[in-house]
Amino acid sequence: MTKDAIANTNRPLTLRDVSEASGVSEMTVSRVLRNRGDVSEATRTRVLEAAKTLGYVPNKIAGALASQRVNLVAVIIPSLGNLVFPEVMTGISEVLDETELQPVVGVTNYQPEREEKVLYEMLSWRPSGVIIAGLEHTDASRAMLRAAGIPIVEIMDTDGDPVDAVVGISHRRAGRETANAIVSAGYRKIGFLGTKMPLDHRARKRFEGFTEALAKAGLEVADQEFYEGGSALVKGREMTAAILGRTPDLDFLYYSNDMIGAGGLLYCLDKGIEVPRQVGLAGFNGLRLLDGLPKKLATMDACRADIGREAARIIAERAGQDSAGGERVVLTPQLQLGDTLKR
Amino acid sequence: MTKDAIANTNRPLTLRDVSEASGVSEMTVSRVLRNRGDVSEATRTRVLEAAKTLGYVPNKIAGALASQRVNLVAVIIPSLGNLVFPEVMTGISEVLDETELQPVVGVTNYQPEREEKVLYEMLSWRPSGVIIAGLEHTDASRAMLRAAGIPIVEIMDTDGDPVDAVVGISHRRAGRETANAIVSAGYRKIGFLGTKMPLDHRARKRFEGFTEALAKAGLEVADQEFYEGGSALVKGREMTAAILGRTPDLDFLYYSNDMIGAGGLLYCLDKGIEVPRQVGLAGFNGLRLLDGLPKKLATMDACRADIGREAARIIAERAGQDSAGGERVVLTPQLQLGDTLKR
DNA sequence: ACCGCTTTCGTTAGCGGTAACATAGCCGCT
DNA sequence: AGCGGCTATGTTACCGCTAACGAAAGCGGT
Repeated sequence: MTKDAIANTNRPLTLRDVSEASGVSEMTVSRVLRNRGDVSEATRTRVLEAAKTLGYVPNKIAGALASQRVNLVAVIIPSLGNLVFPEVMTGISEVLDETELQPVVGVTNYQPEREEKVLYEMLSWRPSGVIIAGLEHTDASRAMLRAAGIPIVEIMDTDGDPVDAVVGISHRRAGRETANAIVSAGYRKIGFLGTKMPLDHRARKRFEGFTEALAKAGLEVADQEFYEGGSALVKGREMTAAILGRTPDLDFLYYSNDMIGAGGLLYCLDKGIEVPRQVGLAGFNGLRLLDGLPKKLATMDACRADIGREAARIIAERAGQDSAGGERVVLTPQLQLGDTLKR
Repeated sequence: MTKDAIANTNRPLTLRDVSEASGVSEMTVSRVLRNRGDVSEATRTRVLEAAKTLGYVPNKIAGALASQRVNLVAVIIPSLGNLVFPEVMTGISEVLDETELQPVVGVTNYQPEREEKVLYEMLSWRPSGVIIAGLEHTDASRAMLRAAGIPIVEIMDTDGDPVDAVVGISHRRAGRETANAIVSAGYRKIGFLGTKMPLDHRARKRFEGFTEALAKAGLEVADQEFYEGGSALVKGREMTAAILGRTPDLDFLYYSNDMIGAGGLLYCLDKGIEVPRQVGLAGFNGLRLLDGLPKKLATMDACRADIGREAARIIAERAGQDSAGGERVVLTPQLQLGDTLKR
């Protein structure tokens, strides 16, 4: 290691430093570092070596400003604690890893105002695209998305009016299909347990589809229970205890997600309630976690990784060229009966 | 809505557009938008209104380049699926929300080369600080961290040699304390179950501390079982079945994380194995998930949110001014005996 | 020797902001 | 009136990099 290389001040390195160290112009260094344009093999290696010994890290801020290109994709999701979204992220990364693009995550905590702020922050970095969960946004958010002039993919949900492209499943349909399966299995007195829904639009839509399908069968939700915050597994137990305490003759419990469903299942097993004979159970999401439980909870796969992959694919295809837009990908989740729904 | 505002081409807006729309210089607009310098109330409102109706979103790329300041903090973690890291993120966000700084997440999937690449990418955006999980990095990564000239906080683990600041717990000590508790509860034939550890350094250190403490008590690990990939809950069941099949007289099982521990617990309960009399169980992490299980698994809280908060605090305090550095925060996790370790 | 072509490099002019300094207007004070 | 000292705004010069163009060098063919 030459002492010269270390003798620098603490000032961050620039292209100029590398250019001086290797005796070529900044432009040539830039070309080498980006593998663009013709550079002779000799200078290429010389430059690369200089960059390496100096420990040069390019400044993408300057690069992005000059080239008007940013290889970032903003991904805006409600939460990381949900397990669902990390899986979506996995799908996104899987596809983007094959490209120049990189995902950057923003978390909204299910708050529209936070979503607006996060979106604003992210757009101010001029990403190449936006993947954002849900179809419900503030007016300001929608305006920003529309004005951004980049591909936008709204994910998870297809029941509504997208700004641009959309990838997801119909949660109304998911609710309906679950209800139909429950009814045709012979259950009649059905309870619903879920999050307080003012801001969880997808849970709300599933509930709407669910009640709608029940209504068609001449039934309605016999009792319901809502929660917010806390460990979902515990809440599932507590709510199940509460609803069965209040309405003991329920013969089915539909949970708005697998985690509380798992809590409910564990509760029932604890109490010696026969599942699915005495009480049937179903959740939503298709979490792999469920595979480890004593009985397999009926659920519906939300196609999380697929959604991520499709969304990323759309962004990647549109990045750069301004093609049509408005893609619409509707995935159809399959109900998995598991061991908690009579056949 | 004036038609003028819409008549623009699709070209993204710049300060100049706002400045023309409001009849002041770009500089004044910049001042208004950043709340910096004196601007009369009259022009301020005029500018803000113009910016709003145009739908102007500042270009942070240009801003950052000009001001040499970037309000981003790179957070580099192995995985989002682990539940542990989202909680760390929560702690980080909690603190950074009070500041100008914003976390940006990079995921390494426990691969050193990926860590190196992710780090390089993130540093090329010239963040104000780096929070990175673990103390083990490639030489190149360490060099980059050292050369970056920004505060670096290595988190989760304190058993090793940090580049700069460090916040975490001693996993060796965690392993030792768990072992001591197990031994003094009277268990003698102890099995270990965990991830394949070549890259999970913290699990390895816990294991080392564990065996070390057992050795002091004249014991050694009687059998062990390792896994990788897949749903941890299922793996926990499978491994437990395997290890108990092979070595039926084990009286304690130490799991390297709560998720496989939970799987093991469910397996034992299924099989009618008396916990903690016949077999004792312990995990690691203090996941809230455990609260919902039939019995509470013995575990040790990894202080995840606290680690995030402390790390963010250090970055926030050092951002800008170049103070000393080298902070060292060692948190001490408490063993929680739960219902799966005799008292 | 001259031409045209290719390969390899350098020069110039920004990208969209902001720091730092300059300037204009206004106030009160002597 | 003239001056210093505000406050509110404008000017200039970059930040570090890249697009676009330009130019030098090498080469074969006539």
